[in-house]
Amino acid sequence: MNDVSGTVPLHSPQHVEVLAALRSGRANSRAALANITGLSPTTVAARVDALIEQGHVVETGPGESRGGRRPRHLMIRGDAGLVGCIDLGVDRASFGLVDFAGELITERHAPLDIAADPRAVLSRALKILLDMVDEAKLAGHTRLRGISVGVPGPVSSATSRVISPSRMPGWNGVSVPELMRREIDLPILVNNDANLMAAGELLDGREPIGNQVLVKVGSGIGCGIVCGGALYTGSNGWAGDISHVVVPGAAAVPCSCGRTGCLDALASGNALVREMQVAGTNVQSVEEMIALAQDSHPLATGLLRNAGVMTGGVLATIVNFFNPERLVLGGVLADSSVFVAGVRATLYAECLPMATDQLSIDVAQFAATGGLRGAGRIFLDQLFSADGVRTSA
Amino acid sequence: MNDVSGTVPLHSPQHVEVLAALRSGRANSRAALANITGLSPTTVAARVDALIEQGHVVETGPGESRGGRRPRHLMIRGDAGLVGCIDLGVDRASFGLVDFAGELITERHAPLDIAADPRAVLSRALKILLDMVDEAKLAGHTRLRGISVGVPGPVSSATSRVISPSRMPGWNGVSVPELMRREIDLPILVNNDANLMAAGELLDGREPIGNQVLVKVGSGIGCGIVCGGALYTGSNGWAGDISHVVVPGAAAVPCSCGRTGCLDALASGNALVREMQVAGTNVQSVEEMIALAQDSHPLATGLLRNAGVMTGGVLATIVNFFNPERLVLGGVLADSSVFVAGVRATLYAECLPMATDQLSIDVAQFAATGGLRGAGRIFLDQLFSADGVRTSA
DNA sequence: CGGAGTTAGTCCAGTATTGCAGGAAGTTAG
DNA sequence: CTAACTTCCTGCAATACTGGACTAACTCCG
Repeated sequence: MNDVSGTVPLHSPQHVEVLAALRSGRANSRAALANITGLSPTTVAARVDALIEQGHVVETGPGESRGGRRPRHLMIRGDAGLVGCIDLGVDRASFGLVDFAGELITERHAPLDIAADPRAVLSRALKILLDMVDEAKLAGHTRLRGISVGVPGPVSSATSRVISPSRMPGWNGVSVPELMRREIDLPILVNNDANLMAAGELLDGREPIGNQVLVKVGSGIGCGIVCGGALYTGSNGWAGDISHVVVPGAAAVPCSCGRTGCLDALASGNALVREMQVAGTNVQSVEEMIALAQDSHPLATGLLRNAGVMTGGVLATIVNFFNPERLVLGGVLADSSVFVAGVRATLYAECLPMATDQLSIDVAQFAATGGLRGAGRIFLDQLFSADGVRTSA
Repeated sequence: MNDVSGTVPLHSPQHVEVLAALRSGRANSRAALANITGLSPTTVAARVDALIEQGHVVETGPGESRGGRRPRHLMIRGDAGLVGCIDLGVDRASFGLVDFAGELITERHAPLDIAADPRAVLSRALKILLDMVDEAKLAGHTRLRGISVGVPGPVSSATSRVISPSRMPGWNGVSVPELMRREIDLPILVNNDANLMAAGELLDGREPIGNQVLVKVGSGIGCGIVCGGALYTGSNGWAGDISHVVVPGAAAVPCSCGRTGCLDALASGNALVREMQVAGTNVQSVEEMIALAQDSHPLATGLLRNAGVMTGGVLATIVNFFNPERLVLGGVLADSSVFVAGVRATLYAECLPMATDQLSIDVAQFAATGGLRGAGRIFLDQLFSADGVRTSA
């Protein structure tokens, strides 16, 4: 057939348009493509032929008739390559392989302490990922074309460097692409974990929704934004970083940022576990705590609800300001119904009815794989764009 | 020459591209147009010729040489029509005429109580506007092609109706276009006043900045958002409505929305004047109060500073969330340096350094005419777009 | 002042795109 | 089992767009 893109390849300027439409899932036949791109059927046919010729697209047999001739379904060729996805958490990491069609082929979860030396952490992560690739290859899959990494801290959109991350000691100024490329010659992308989760959870639907917010409450608190149907990362890359918003009227708990009363220091998973420990319980993780709350443990329930209320209080301002149509709660704490109820109650109490009556508040659907899916999606979005994957710096 | 667009006309699909580039001010010759549109010089030349033929564009003589042949400057024909702009405030209104080139030709300011019957208010506003048109016509200007109105309350983007406006008693559910079209047969646009001011202040620059926030603090508090270089109004039209965000730890002043401690009830011009009156002073307007503060009146100064601090506290969350590159303060209170200092101080104190060190915090440049300019701009943007001006219902 | 270098704009032949008129392959109704 | 209608896809001639060579107009420097 041929080789599908090397390191920084690009697709012919026009074909991107058709590819993007196909990838969006909103069109899967020549006719539908013509419809949503606005191009003429003739042009679409010509471009699709070229893409098939190049091996990017395949025809997958006839679809259902809608009262006339059956459409000949088209698909992105998934087996053209793999994207390695690494979602680094504070004390564990998730790994996945996404094929070129955007499907998550395999996943793996392993403990990994991010506080260790960045180089060692990335080295270890890369090894795990490459092991997965080896196994997948046995199953007939093709080459790894790039790696997309998520980290629990702010990432500069200009330099791809991690900046002032409160949960990643030793990582300030680190460039993940730079470090990883010392070990492997592939395009590498880094992003904040909440942004990846937003991409995975919110950009997935067939009919994409324009303005949405995803709040990830795990060890820390982060938030990813979708604006106008695309991931929004702000002017410098740290849009959505609400960790250090001061919570009105809360206790003056000291925060890693040097101030007191930050949302992260009060309502994050870490903060809650510490509170449980201070109170004398033997809780080691948020999961344990949520389990306790499900058994009506008074302290755990109270703390979780209160964390929901505090988070909801901050989100109220955001909902008023941003007027999204959908708010999604993700991360470990989203598994706690008490927490979710706290968020919902506070939002409905503190926002004007106007702002909430068209708003849907949901819980993330993909749980532990949302970040991986998002990592794959973002990489592929860039790969299948007019200028290909550029690993900055 | 010919007639430039009737009521709901559209320009030929392609020409919009060139027109938009010209209107943006970032290009004023064929060569520059080719540069920023990405079209070939040949195509641009052809389209410009067509536009000149149609009377939308004129050649305005040679420009400065940049080391080679001089460019032949191009301009949108301003005299092709006028847009009537009405910026309704709580107790006064501004009126302006903007020509098709986007220049504000005339302006007028008059007292007008918005609490009166909507129909009467609009009738009176229209009369003033038409008077201005008559005068302008004597000066050689052409026909009125539409009206763009700003109101101090939320406007639904779907229906163009004013919804739950706390400062506009009797206006809930009112459709300004509908009412005005009973008196005049022209396309009418309505928008929130802060959005218009944002359009006027932030979309004006030669080199447009992507993500900005304008906060208008006058009688009330509102905020307009520019995201990705375009005005952002959210999913329903009320993005930026921060009037009813609860201010942390402030007095429980009752608000028109039925709750207590809203930003609008504490830091708006109205709230401050009332505070001054409660304290026994004889202040009647924010302007008086600002004048007092400039003479170091302790209470006025203190209240203004505190209003700045409270506003800054809310904006801190927004800056963290939205990560804009620029924040602009407008409205009457932006004339008070104490207020501005309060906002600045609080932002720098409550945001992470990361979020503020690339942020510029400015004061609006157009003062009373920002809203009018924005009204004109938004109307023209729609008129010169692929689908023309649609006055929704 | 006159060539070298630059920038702006135009002419022209080749290519991409479109609109439209079919053809292909269905469904539905009688 | 036609006949009428839908929907999907493909020729073909007309049209729009492009890239590159060319002209025009100007600056700069020796």
